[in-house]
Amino acid sequence: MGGGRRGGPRGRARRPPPPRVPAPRRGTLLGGPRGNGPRRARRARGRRAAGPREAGALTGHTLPPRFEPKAVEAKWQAEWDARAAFRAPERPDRPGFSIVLPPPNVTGILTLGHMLGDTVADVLVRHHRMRGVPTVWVPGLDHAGLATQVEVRRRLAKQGVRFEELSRPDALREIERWREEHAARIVEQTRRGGFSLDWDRFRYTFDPPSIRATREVFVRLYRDGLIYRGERIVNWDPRLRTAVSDLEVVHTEEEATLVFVRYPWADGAPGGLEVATVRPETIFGDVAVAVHPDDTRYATAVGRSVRVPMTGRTVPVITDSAIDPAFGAGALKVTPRHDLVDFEISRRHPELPMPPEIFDPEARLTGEWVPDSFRGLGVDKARAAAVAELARLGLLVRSEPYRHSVARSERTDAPIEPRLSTQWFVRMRPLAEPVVEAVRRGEVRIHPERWLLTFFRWMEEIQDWCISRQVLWGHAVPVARCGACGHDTVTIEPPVRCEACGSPELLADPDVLDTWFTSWLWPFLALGWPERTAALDHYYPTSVLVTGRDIMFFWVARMMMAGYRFTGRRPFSDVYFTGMLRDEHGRRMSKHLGNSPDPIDVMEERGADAMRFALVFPNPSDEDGPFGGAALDGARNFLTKVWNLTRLALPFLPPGSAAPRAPPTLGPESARENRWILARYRRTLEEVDRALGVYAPTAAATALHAFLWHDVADRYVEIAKDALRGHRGEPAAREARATLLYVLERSLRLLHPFAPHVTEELWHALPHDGELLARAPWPTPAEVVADPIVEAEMEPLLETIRLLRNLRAEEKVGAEALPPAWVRPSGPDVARVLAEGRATVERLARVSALTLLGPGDPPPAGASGRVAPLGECFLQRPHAGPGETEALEREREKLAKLLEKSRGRLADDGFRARAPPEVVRETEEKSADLEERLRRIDEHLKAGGSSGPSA
RNA sequence: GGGCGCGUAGUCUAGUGGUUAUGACGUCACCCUGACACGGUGAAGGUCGCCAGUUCGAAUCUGGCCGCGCCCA
Repeated sequence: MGGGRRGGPRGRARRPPPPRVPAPRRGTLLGGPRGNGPRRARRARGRRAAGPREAGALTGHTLPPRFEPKAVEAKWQAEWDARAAFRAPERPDRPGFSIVLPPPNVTGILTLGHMLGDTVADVLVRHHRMRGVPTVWVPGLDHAGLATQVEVRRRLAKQGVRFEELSRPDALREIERWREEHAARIVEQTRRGGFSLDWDRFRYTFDPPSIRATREVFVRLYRDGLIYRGERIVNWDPRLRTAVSDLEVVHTEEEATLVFVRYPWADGAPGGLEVATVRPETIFGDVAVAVHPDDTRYATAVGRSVRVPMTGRTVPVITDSAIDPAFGAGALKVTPRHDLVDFEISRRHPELPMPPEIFDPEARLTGEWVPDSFRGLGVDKARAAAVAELARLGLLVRSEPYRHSVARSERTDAPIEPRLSTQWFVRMRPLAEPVVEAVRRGEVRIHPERWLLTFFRWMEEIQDWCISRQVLWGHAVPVARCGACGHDTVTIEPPVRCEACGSPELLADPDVLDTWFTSWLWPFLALGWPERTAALDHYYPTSVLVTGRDIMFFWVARMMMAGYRFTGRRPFSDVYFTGMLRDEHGRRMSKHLGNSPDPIDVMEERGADAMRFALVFPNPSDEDGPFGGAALDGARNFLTKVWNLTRLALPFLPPGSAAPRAPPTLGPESARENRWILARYRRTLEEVDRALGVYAPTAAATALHAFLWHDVADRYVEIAKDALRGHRGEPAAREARATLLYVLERSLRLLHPFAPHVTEELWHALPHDGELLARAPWPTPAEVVADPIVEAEMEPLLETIRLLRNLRAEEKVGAEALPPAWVRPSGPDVARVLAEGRATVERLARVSALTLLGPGDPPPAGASGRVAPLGECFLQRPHAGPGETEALEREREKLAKLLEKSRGRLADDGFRARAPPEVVRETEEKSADLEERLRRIDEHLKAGGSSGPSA
C-alpha cells in the first residue's frame, strides 16, 4: 500500500513563547476582519519569529510568506508605465479593440461605483490585449460645468463668500483651482486601481479640440434645423439661477397641503368657484380658471368671470379637456408662466393674456401683478402669507394634507420652479429614430438585455433637450446676436460681422452649454474627431461602453445619437451596464450621498487587486448589490490562497527550470490526477473565454475562483503532494511538477485581467517567457486535450475520500488514528479506479489500509458504513457497540422520497406514453438504483449501525 | 397613477421544462497538518413568495395575488 502518511505525530519543534506584541492595527473602514483577535495575530507573528522555511530554496526564487499588496502594486504599476505596456499601436494592421473611459467629472472624487465600471472594462481590455488584439483604452475627464459650479459655490459659502458676488475672472479662478485639485485626485485614484489605460491619450472635455468640436456640432445642428431658440417652460433651479434639463430633475413624494380657495364671482353674486391648489402663492399669476368641458357641475359657470383672490383682477372661467374633474373640486387655476400644464392650456386659449413674471430668477415674488406686501417673499414665506391672507379675506375654504410628487434639482436639491424662459433646444426625435432602429437591428447590443425595454420606452417618449445654462463655466453658445438687425450669426470661428447685415455690432450669447452637449461626442471626440486621425480610422467605432445604468439616458442614448449623426456610424457595438453598489445599510452608493468610501482607502487597506476582485465576485457586476467588508475579505483570502499556492510550488521547481511552453505530455499511464487537473484547466479556460465573450465577468471570476481554490489547491495539490515531494519516484515527481507548473503559470494568465498586480508578481517568481504578464499571450484551449472520461473517473475517488472522512467525524475517530477501511464498489469501473487510487485514498482519508470487497464478501465487523452511488464504504469504529446511524437514517429518508417520486412517475401511463424514451429509461434505472441502495442501508441499520454481526 | 424588473437556506447568488437545486458568506463540530488559521476537514441549513393553469413532468412557461426595487409622470 505504500505512500501512507509518514511519521505519525509531527515532530514539531517547541516554539519559544509568543512574544508579547500588540495586535496589529486593523483598519475599521469597512468593518475590519471579524474574529481576528489578538490571539491569532500573536500566533502569526510568533511563527514568523520562529523562522519560516525558505520557500524558494531550490530555485532561488523566493516569495515572502504573506502577500503585501502595497509594495507589489506600486512596483508593477511603475513597471507597466516604464515599459509603455498599455500603449496602443498607432496604426494596427488588424481590427482593434477600443474602449473610451466614461470621463468622470471633476465635481468630486471617484466612488467605488467608478471602480466597478473600470474593473469590468479593464478585464475586457486586458483579455483582448493578451489575445493579441490591438487594444486601446482612452482615459479622460469631464468638466461638468454646472455641477462643478455648485461645488465651488458651496465651498465658498462655507467661507462666507457669495459666488454670485465674485467678478467673472475671480469666479473662473476659483473653478480652475477646484478642477486642478480634483483632477489630480481622480487620476491618482484611477492609477492606483491598476487599470490598463493608455494615459498618453488622456483627453479633457474642455481642452481646445473639444471646444472646437463642440462649436462645430452646434453649428451643424443649427444649420440642419435641429437646434432652435425658443420660449418654453423649463425646469428652473432658483438656487443656481439656471435652466436644467429634464434629466437633472428628480421627483420625490412629499407631504404638502392642498388648499381649497374660493374665487368669488366677478358680478358680485354670492358664492364662487372653489379651486384646489398646493401653490396658493402663484394665485397672483392666474389668468383663468379652467374646468372640464363635460363637467355638468360647472356648465353654467363657463363664460362667467371670477375675481382672483388678493388681487383686483377678474379672469374668465374656461374649459379644457386636460382638467381632471376628480381632482379637488374639479376647477383648476391657470398660471401659464409658472406651470407646464397651465402653459399648454394657455396656448390652446390664445385669448388669454401672457402675464408678467411673478417670480424673479431666485423664486421671490416680484412684478406688477404682485401686491407690495408680498414682493420679495420666497416661495415658502409667500405660501404661508397667502394662506393667512386668504383666511383673513374669508376665501380659504379648507386645507387638507396632501402627498404629491415634488420636482427637485438633482444638483442643489432646490425645488424646481417651472419658468417660462428663452433657451436653446435640440430637437431629439430626428436624432433618436436612427438609434432606435439600429438597436432594434442589433447593431448596438445592450447587456444585460433586460434594459432594452427601459431604453426603448425613453427613446420613444423623448423630449427636446434644453442645452443652454445660465452658469459661468462651460462651452459658450457659439452665437453672436447682431445689435443692428437682431440676426443670429452661428459659426465655428467667432464672427466679426453680422452675416445678414454686415454690422460689427455683435453681442455673444451669454449662455453656456450643458456639459453633456460635449460629453455625448465622447466616443469619437476622445479619438480626435473632427480631425481625421489615425486613432479614429483604426479604433472607431469603439467596441464596448461600460458604465452605470444611471446615465443610460443622460449619456449612453445621447452618445448613440451623436455617433450616428456626426460619424454616420455606431459609436460602439456593445453597451455594458454595471449594477449600482449599495452600502452596508442597503443604500445606493453615490457621490451625492457621500456614502462610498474613497477607493484609495480601500486599496490601502486591502489592496487594489482585492478591491477589483471583490467588485466582480461573488455578486454579479451587472446587478445592484451590497459591497463591503465581506466581499473584500473573500477576495483578499482568495488572492492569498493563490499566493500560497505559488509559494508551495516554488521548492519543487529545479534550478533553471524552463518556462512551460506546452503542457506536459501525458498518456494513459500517467497519474490520473495530472490528467484530471489538465482537463479541469481546459474546461476553466473555455468557461472564462465564453463568459468574457458574452460580457459576464462574474461568471469568469467564479470559474477561476472555483478552479484555483477547489480543484487545484484542495484536490489536486493534496493528491499530488506525495509525487511532488518525490515519494513516488523521480518520473512521477517530474510529471507532477511539470503539471503543477504548467497549470499554475497558465492560471495566472487567466486571472491576470482580474488581479493584475499579484499575478504579475507571482508570474515573475515562476519560470516564464517574456517581460510582462500584462503582455503575455492568452492561453488557447487547444493546447490541452479535453478529457471528460478522466473527469468522471475522479468522482468515485474524491467521493470515497469524502465518505471516509465523514465517517471519521461521525464516529469521532481521533486525529492520529489510522483505522482500516473497506469499499464495495458498485461496478468494475469504480473498482478499477479505486484499486489504482488506493494509496491516494489511504493518505487523504487517513486510513491504514483500504480493502476492496467483492459482491459476495461479508461486510466487515465493527465497522460503520455509508451507501453512495459509488458503492458501500466502511470504516473501522474506534469503539465497540453500535455506531452512529443518524446520517444513515437521514439518507434513507431522502432516498425513500426520491424512490416514491420515481415510482409514481413510472406508474403513470401518460409519462410512459409521452416522455422521451431515454427519460423513461433513466427513470427506470434511477428507480432500480435507489431500491438497491435502500436495501443496503436497511441492512446496515438492521445491524445496528455496525455493518454486520459476523466477520 | 403608468411602465419595467426582481422574489431560490440567516445573507447574497447559479440555475430558462426532465440527475438528489449551484456556489460564496455566515453557523456548528473537529483540527495551528512541511503553502496558506486571510487556513484544512466534515456537517447542519431550502414547502425555489402565494394561488391557479399549461404539460406525462414546472424553480424554470402562462395568468392572478402579495412583497420589494427601479424608471417615468
